[in-house]
Amino acid sequence: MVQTVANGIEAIAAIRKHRPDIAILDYNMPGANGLEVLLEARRWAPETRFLMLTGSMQAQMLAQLVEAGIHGVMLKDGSEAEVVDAVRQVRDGKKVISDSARRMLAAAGETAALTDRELAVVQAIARGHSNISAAALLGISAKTVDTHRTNVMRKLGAHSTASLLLSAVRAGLLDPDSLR
Amino acid sequence: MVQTVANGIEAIAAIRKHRPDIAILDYNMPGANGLEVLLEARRWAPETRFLMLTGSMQAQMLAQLVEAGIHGVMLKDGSEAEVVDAVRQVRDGKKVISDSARRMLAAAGETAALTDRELAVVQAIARGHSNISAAALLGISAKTVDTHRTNVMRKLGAHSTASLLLSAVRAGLLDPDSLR
DNA sequence: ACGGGCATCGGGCGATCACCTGATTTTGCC
DNA sequence: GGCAAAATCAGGTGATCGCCCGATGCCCGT
Repeated sequence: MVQTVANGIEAIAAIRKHRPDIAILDYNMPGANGLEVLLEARRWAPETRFLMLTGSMQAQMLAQLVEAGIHGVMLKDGSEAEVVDAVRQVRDGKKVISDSARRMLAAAGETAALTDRELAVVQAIARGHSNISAAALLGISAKTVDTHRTNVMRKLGAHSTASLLLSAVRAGLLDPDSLR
Repeated sequence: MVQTVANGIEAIAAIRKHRPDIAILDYNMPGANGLEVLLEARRWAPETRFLMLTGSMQAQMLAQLVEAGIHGVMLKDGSEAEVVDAVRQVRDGKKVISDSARRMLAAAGETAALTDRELAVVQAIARGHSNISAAALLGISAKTVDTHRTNVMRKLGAHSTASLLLSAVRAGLLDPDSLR
C-alpha cells in the first residue's frame, strides 16, 4: 500500500492510521516540519521507519533529526537509484545518512547561528511577549521584531509560536528552567 | 508624579521608564496580564512596589502573584478607604493582602482545575501543534480545540500562545523537561 | 571601492489566533 | 429521571501571526 499526503498534519494522521513500514518525509512542509512529524507520528506508530528526503537542510535540523533517532536522511542531490537504495536499506533496518548530509553534520556541531538580536527577540517571546510588546521592550518597531522572528523560524524550521519555543529549547537556545 | 496607562504593555514601558514608587495594576489587561507586568517591569525597576487591584481573581493567579513576591493584592470588593490604606501600607514597605484574597488563597492550594480535555489540548499545543493539527490529532473539530484553548487561557490569565505555555509551566501543568 | 552580513523599517496578504455568543450532546452523579 | 458539569460544534469579528517583497544604513573584510 502506498499513500501520499500534502502536508505535515496529514502525514501525522496518515501514519497514525495506517502505520506504514516506511514514511518518506520532506522536512519543509506546511503545518508541521519533518522533525515534528517524526516525533509525533512515532508515538502512534513505533514500528514505522522514517526516511527524510529533503532539498535543503540546515545542519541544525539535521542534528536534531539524528538525535531523535531518524532512520534515514537523504538530500535531494542524490540520484534516483540512491534514493531507491536508501528506502531498501531503511526497510532492512539499517540507518542511512547520505554523504552530503554527513558532511554537514561533521562541519557543524555548534549551537545554531542566531544573531544577538534574534536571540533577544526569541527570549522576549519565550517570556510571553507578543511581537508588539516585545518591540516596546526592545525599543524597536514591531516590524523589526517580526522580521527577526520570521528569520529565526526559518533557521529552526518552526511554523508557529509554540514550535518556535520548542525548537529553541531543543536547540539549546533557551533554558527550559527559565520558563519556570 | 502620577501616570495612568491603558494596557499591560504600556504599563511595562512606563514603569521601566519612570521607576515609580508604586505601580497599581489590574490583573486582566489587554496585552499583558498583571503577573507578566510584575515579572517584566521588576527587571527594570527593582525598587518599584506593586499593588494588584483587581475585580475577579482566580486562586491560581493569586498564588502565582504571591509566589512572585507581589507587594499587595486587593480585590475590588473593598471600600475606597481600604484601597487608600493599602497604598499607604505598601508604600511603607508592608505586604498587604485583602481578607477576601486571603480567603481564596487558603481555600485553594491544589493545581489549577483543568479538565482532562483541556489539558490534552494544552499538551498538544505545547508539542508545537496549531489548533488545526491538534484537532486532527485529537480527532475533534478545530472549533472545539479553540474553545478549550480559550477557556484555559481565561483560567490561566494568558493572552497568547507563548504566555499560555509559560503559565501552564508555572502552574505545574506542563513539565518543562517535556519540552526537550 | 565593493560585496556581504546584520539591523532596521515598511507594505501587503492570507491564515490563524483570541474571544464572544449561543447551541446541542455526552457524562457523571444524586 | 433529572441536574450540573463537561465536551462538542458553529458563526462571527478584530487583532495578530507568518511570510513574501523591497529599501536603507551600518560595519567589516578584501
